Amino acid sequence: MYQQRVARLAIPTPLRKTFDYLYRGNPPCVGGRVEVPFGRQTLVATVLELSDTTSVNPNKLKFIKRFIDSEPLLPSKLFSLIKFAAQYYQHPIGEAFSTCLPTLLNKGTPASIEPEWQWSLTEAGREAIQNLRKNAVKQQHLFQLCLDNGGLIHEAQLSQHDFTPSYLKTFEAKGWLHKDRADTQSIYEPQAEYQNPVTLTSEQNECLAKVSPHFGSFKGFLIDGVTGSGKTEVYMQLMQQALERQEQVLMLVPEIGLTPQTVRRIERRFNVPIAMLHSGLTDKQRLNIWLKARAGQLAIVIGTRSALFTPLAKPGLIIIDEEHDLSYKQQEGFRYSARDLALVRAQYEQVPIVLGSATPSMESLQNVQQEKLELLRLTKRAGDAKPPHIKVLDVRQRHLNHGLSQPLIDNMKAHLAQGQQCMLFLNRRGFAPTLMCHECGWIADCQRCDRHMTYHQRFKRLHCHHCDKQVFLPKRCPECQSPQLNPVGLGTERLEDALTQLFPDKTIARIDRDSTRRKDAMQNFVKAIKNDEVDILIGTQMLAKGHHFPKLSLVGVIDTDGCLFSADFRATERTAQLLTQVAGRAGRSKDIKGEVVIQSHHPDHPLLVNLFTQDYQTLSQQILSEREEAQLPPFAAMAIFRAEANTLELPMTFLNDVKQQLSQTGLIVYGPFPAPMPKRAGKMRAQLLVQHSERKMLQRLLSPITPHLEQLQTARKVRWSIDIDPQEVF
DNA sequence: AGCACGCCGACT
DNA sequence: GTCGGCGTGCTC
Repeated sequence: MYQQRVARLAIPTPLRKTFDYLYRGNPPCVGGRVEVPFGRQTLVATVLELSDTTSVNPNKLKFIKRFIDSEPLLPSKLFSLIKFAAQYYQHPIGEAFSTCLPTLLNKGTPASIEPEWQWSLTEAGREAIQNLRKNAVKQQHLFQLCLDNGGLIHEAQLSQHDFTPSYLKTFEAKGWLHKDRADTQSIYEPQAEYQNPVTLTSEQNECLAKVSPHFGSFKGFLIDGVTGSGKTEVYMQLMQQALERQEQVLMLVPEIGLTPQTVRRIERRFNVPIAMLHSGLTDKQRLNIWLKARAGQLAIVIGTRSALFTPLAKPGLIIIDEEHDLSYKQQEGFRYSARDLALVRAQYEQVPIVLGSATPSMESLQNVQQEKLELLRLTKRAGDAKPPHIKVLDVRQRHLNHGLSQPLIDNMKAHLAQGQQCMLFLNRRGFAPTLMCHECGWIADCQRCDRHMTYHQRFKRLHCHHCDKQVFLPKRCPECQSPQLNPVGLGTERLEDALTQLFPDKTIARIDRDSTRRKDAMQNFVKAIKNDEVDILIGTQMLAKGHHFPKLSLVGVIDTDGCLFSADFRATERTAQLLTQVAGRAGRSKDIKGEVVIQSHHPDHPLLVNLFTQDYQTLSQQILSEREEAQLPPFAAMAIFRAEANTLELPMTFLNDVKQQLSQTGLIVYGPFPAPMPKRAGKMRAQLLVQHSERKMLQRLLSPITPHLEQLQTARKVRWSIDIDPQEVF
């Protein structure tokens, strides 16, 4: 130990430790950023603490180059949350900070709000562009863009269309364009329709009565509300209360693109500054939202997983919608669960937190059992809508027309004849899951993964859904040169073709990741469905949640059998959630009785039987007690060490070394095993499973070990990571 | 992760 | 003779 005044820093590097630096004169601000020399590069780091002692020989210490912030970047509770998260998830602290901060702050940009600009067409401009020269293509493009955009162009749009602000100067000078600040319009949406007063159901009122007394202190709630029971209305009422207390609301949603309706409703309801953090924002917009939220200039912030780390000057309420959703867990790098950390944040901030779902996760239900969350139920559909009638259709020995049984087709005809819409759920995009040679049995496999390639007829390609590799369709079998290559199995494209044949006079919309790739495509589909321009919808799980289509009265699940037999212990929970969510799409209006038909070759499978003779609630209690009996999460804490390299041997030896390190700890260790799909994107993968009956102990026993692992010789030859509370275990 | 150093092979 | 391949080692 050396006596030396140092600043202890979090440096964005995968090393699981902090770094001490010297400074001249006044110390840097704790929680602020500094610029430091690190190896041969210069990096932006965060000051974690100041210290009078260091374990590093002072002649090895370097000086901080520059102080960036003169005050802490993060409110202290958020600062603590990130430190806690780095520890809990055993992730390098520097990387944890850099994943929690907006990109520009990691680059050292000052933490001050920069105006964003927009250019609007003037009267003179509108006249002038009538007479643009025909060969002035770039100008025509620019002004067309303005016109399409309601007469203005935002700074953020310039670069994506290859314009620069200096290019626009010419037209400013001519008086065609007028430049002014854009942020007021882009973030502060004016109130469009105020829907109050709303009549609430008695259940909704009870919910409010339970939560309201807890404003200003920590308390966790789980709203278990069936589809259509009005969870969003409860959220909005609670938001209203937080806003009346002059406090900010943070709301997390699974994927903004998939829940635009919820978000739009909230925007319309409140006449306050709202920000939505979505993937389409520029770095600058993101930073501005972050800074405004920190300054208390935003009342409501809505976003996906990473929005959890938005600083708030005066937080009042946290809402996690669809809390069971997988996307709250980051699946690479800093593998945090935004839902779990949100509970910690609410505790730190002393605010109430509301988790909501129609199909709550086992983790949250166990928290209810342990009284860490209070359960609130919404069992009745709002507006008198009846729950759909669900039946499992035995398709064994039935002729299937491209996956469709005759009873399902007849059922569709009946609903369509009444002017209703049908939805077919098939969780497999593309035309067919694979392509096979009719003569020699060759199958189109991915070279880099242990999987078949999916045949996409529309793109005339084979596509690996695991590593994204795409190849043109072979004309002949590479093994025997036969031209007879046949698609095998059923995907959404093929289903669409089959339905076009079966229902030639009906409009069909296929909604999957391929058909919604273009910007606004999803929104256009939703609009068309609501305007009754679509009769039959084909969808993957994208269509499972959130959407409310009043004229949709029949949901057909084409093929569940794949979901019923998976090795992952969470498969039952996942399938139950997915089927319940899908079923919830049917019959959300009061006049039409919804119907759900599930085709299965295993109609006696206990999951199907239980799910539809009882309901999700009963089934989830069964799953929970099975987990308890088997001592599986959430009744045990789990961690997975994953490693990958070019050969399977390297990850296996590394994980064996890890196992050795863990041997005296009392942790239960399984493996190492090759991953369930060992080869992916050309890498061979293996994993080691670690378990303990108590979360706290798992963390306590693991954290002294992990910093040593990166010193291991074998660690240097693999890419490895720790996944605490893994969601996909297999 | 970067980044540099270092020691072998195929180019002008 | 040099450009560059990626194995190895280090970062206060």
